[in-house]
Amino acid sequence: MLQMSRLFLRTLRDDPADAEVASHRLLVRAGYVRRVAAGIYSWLPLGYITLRNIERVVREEMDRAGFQEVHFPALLPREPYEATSRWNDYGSDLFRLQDRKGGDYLLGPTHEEMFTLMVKGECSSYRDLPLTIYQIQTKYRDEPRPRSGIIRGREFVMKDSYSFDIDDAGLEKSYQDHRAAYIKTFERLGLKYAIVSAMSGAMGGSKSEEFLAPCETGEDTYVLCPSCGFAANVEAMSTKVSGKSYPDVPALETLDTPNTPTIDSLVEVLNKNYGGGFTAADTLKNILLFADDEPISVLVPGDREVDLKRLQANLPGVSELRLFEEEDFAKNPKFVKGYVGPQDAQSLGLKLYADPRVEIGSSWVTGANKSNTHARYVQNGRDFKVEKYVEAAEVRAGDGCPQCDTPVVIDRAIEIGHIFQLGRKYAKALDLTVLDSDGKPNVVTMGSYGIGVSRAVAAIAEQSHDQLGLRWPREIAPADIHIVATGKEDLPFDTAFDLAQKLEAAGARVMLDDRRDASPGVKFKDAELIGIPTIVIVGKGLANGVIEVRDRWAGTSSEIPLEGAADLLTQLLK
RNA sequence: CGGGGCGUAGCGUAGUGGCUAGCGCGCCUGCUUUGGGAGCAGGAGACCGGAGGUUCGAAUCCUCUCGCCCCGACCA
Repeated sequence: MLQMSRLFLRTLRDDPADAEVASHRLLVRAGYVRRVAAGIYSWLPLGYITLRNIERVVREEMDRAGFQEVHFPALLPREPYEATSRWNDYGSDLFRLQDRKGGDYLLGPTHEEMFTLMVKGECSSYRDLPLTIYQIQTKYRDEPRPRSGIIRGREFVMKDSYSFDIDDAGLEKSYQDHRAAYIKTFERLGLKYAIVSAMSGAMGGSKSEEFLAPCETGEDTYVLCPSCGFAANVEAMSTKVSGKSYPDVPALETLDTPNTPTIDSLVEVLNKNYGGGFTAADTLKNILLFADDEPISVLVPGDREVDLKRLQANLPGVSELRLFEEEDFAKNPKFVKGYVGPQDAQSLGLKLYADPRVEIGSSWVTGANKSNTHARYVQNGRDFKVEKYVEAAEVRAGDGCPQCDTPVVIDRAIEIGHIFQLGRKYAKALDLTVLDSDGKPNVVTMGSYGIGVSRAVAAIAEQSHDQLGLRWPREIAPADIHIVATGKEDLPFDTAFDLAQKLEAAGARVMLDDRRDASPGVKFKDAELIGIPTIVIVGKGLANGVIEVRDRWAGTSSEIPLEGAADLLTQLLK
């Protein structure tokens, strides 16, 4: 029984000044967490109970699926990460430290290497596979910008699993098993979620899906097709190419377009001097960037912005993408800022990429690589040659679904899980092989599966709070029932305590507000802020032999007889 | 790393060169109060993020520095 007269808890009346998003504000106000440093939080009793509840659900579903729990150190030596070159590739996100002898160590940001090495040490035959093992671990990443409280921290709790299979079919099955276990897990956690196609990103690998919890403060953007159910992270969204054809485009013509360095100014001058009817979509935007120091040009229709995240995700092997800045143009006068066109890409030494949309629409107005000059009737394939089509333009609500062309909707979400087929990258790097039935060594193929456990606390808080405070799904809440005793006599307190004991005997988890010095208003406010789903008030109703039961979710209130209340309330929990 | 904002008591804040740094919440003591963040009285609690400087005098001006929040870059 959690007795508030003794509970290590202080709730705050005001929002903390450094918290913006709801989960951060409320978790701090309700006394679940406290900030220690940027992106680093301590868990107080209520918060820690909640965190462990989520861990418990995750653990139960992993175990039920037949996966086995292990536990690695968070403090790890450099060597394994050297072998996969992640000691360097992970860059400054990696917390590195030295021991007294000067040896290099790191705080684990993720544990592929350790899992792979452990299996290597224990398994040598195909008969040992398939195998899936997991851990719930504190992970460390020195985020360039921790944000949104618990949502993106530098220290966080993550469940990570790895599957080991002999072949692709086995991997696919392990992957599907995990996917099914995740669905059960997130259902139990009471999270609304979407499963979307994703890019596998820095981890490497192929097939990849994300579990996203939709909410306004999410950092991920995804598209959803209301018709066929297609869902994808915007980075993984492919463009449905459609558009009219341009059979007879006149020869390229150069136009005087004074003072038109931007699309808007260009369209205005075109419509004034060269007949009406031009829109931004008729123009071709040339964005110059450095892809790992190599200058490239990316073409998108003039009415679209370039989405650097999408572009980067779709340029595998490019680790840094940087827009041209003033000084880059100054250093390279052959590139005329505001008037770049794709016609001379080759002679300018530019690698030419284009959004798929550029493939069809093909009578463009674009820069003529000369100040105050543009060209029209510029045709793809005739006047310029694209090296590679790559998803580059921003995705918009209403864009065609790649599967069925229905206009898609766009939403924001928090990534709470990610599953992907890693393949043999780590097994190869660390030489994880098992003997197959022919007695020949076979490189093992792996899958990798993560759930942000501490992040899930915040995601649930984001999705299920109201004006008054938090509002937990019962399985996650720090207690099933929050009993508030009011009044100044002993009777309500004794009665409430008695009820709490009966409920506990029946298996319920109870929080009892038995504070004598707090006024009823304070207790009600605290109960609402803390967010336990059922609030029971033992007070003035006692005169009539009743207590009040409030449903934090429905916002409803009803009176029930004290007599038999424990049984009735226990029924509620079923 | 670029842009913006902010560091004053546990929390939220006022204070743009002048006296003892003010207020609300919270905390302590006493009395009253107990169904919506109670009232009265008394009290404790701040090296004004740090260092250096300007000045007769600095929370306040200048320089540097550390930290925090937001947007972007980046990232699960």
